Amino acid sequence: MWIAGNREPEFIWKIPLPDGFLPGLDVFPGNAYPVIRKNPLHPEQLEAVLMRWGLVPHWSTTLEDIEKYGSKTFNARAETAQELPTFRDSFQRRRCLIQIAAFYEWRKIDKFKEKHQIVSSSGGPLILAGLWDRAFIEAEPLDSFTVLTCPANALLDDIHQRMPVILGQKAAREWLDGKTDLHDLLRPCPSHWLEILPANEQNNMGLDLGEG
DNA sequence: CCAGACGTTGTT
DNA sequence: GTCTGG
DNA sequence: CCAGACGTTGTT
DNA sequence: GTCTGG
Repeated sequence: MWIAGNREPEFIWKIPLPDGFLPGLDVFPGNAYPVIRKNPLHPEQLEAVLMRWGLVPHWSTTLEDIEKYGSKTFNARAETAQELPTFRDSFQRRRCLIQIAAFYEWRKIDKFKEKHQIVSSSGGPLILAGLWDRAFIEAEPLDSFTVLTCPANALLDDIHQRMPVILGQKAAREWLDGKTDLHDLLRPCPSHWLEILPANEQNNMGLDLGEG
């Protein structure tokens, strides 16, 4: 999976886009991308902060650690994230949201990759459930995030066995607040929320995302 | 005790 | 940081 | 898309 | 250059 970056003028709940974020670009693991979280010092405030995609666990201390851990943690399985050492603290205390324009999945047919772009059938953005963490790499703080995945819904199952956890606005707020049963939120979204478009070399690089 | 792992997706 | 395996 | 590997022996 | 992994 990779991501077509948000292209709305602001995030849900009128959260402003962070400085330095260029809307509409495709995003790959290792890239910086804004995530929506509670401000760690002022939890009543929501903010959008650029973070590295690929969660670098809090015990990491070196650049080598970033490679070692952060290159393998761009997704976290919703079924296991609460228990795994790499994600469990974040599941408990550092949940976040990732607002995107679309995501891409592909299926291999022989040696061809058939690429698909998945968008919201409403025409708006998609909100993904994520986790973030902070490591101190040579004493410098590094915030990074991962996208939770769940089994594919009926629409996407043809293409791919897994999909990101996609939340409605109410569920998105509940994910941040953590006052409800979080596992109830981490389900495949209804198929009718989504629409599958073909993607190819011409339109899989953000060029069809409303620039013209 | 110490050293090493700590993850996901897709498997033409 | 915490757990597992040797 | 971009970054990194691209290998073997020997066994911390 | 080409393949893999994120």
